[in-house]
Parts: sequence; structure tokens; C-alpha cells
Amino acid sequence: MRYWLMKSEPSEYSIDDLVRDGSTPWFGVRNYQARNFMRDQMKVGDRVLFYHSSCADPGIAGLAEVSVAAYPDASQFDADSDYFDPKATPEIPRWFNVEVRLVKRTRLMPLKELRSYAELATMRILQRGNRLSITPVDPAEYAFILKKL
DNA sequence: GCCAACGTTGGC
DNA sequence: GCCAACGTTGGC
Repeated sequence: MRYWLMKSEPSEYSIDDLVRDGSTPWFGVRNYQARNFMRDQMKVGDRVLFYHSSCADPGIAGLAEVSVAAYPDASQFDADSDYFDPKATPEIPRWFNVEVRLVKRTRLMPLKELRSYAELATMRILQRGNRLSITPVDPAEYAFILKKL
């Protein structure tokens, strides 16, 4: 089993939305590295840290798990969508998404707190210039975070 | 709103 | 295939 951190802007999709929906397709990722993680590595049952980004209180807001393996992201074919990609076709899709299911809402564990733990010093999300919206999390880092939540 | 970091685009 | 310009991310 692998562990991941997935960022979402709460103004777009928050932990409250996931509590309401139970599960959701993680569509709209338009970065190749993040796509490759979803398409090639994420498996049903993988654990996910749900992270709020680009907001007043960035941090980990809940736990989720991969509930459906990657399949072509429907929004790439939708001309009315912000995520439309004219170069993608159903025969040769370019973008994929998994689905994630809520495990539980947690307290908000702020970015500042994450930075305060020496145990998490090498976490991808904490490195300067990090922008990837989906990143692998080390099992030891995941276990440490779980203990602190 | 600012700005550093980084990915993508497109001309050559 | 290089690389400058441009756009986006995301914390502050």
C-alpha cells in the first residue's frame, strides 16, 4: 500500500465537500507528474492525506483512500469545462483521474505545524518551490502524521 | 497583491 | 533541442 498527499483548494473542493459526497473523482489535474502518479501508481486502498492549499489556513484536513483506480478524466473532452483539452480525444486521452473516498475528517493540521517536526523535514510538500498537487508520502511520515492527528 | 519557483510553449 | 517568455502555483 502506498501513501499520498493530495492538495485541493477548499474554495474548489474542501474536506466538507468530501464529507458530504463520501467520495469524489479527482478530476482536473493537468500536470504530467501528478497524472502519472494517478495513472501508474495509485491503487485502490492507498491512503491519502487531504490537504487544503491556497487558502487562509493551509494544512492537512482529513484522511481519504483511493476508491477507484485511474480512468480518463471526462472534463478533458468537455468544451464547456475549464479543464477542456482540445488535444485530447477519447481514443487517445491525455488526462486521468482516480476517485477518493473519505476515511475521516481530522483536525486541521496546519502547514506551520508540519514544518515544526524534524521527522517531516524531508516531506515533499515542505520543500521550497514545491508545487506538485499529488505527492508520494513516506510510510514513516504518514505514520508520524497519523499519530499527531 | 507580491513574488519565488517551476512547468510549458513556441520561435529559431 | 535550446531557451526566453510566459503562465500558474501557493504561501505569505
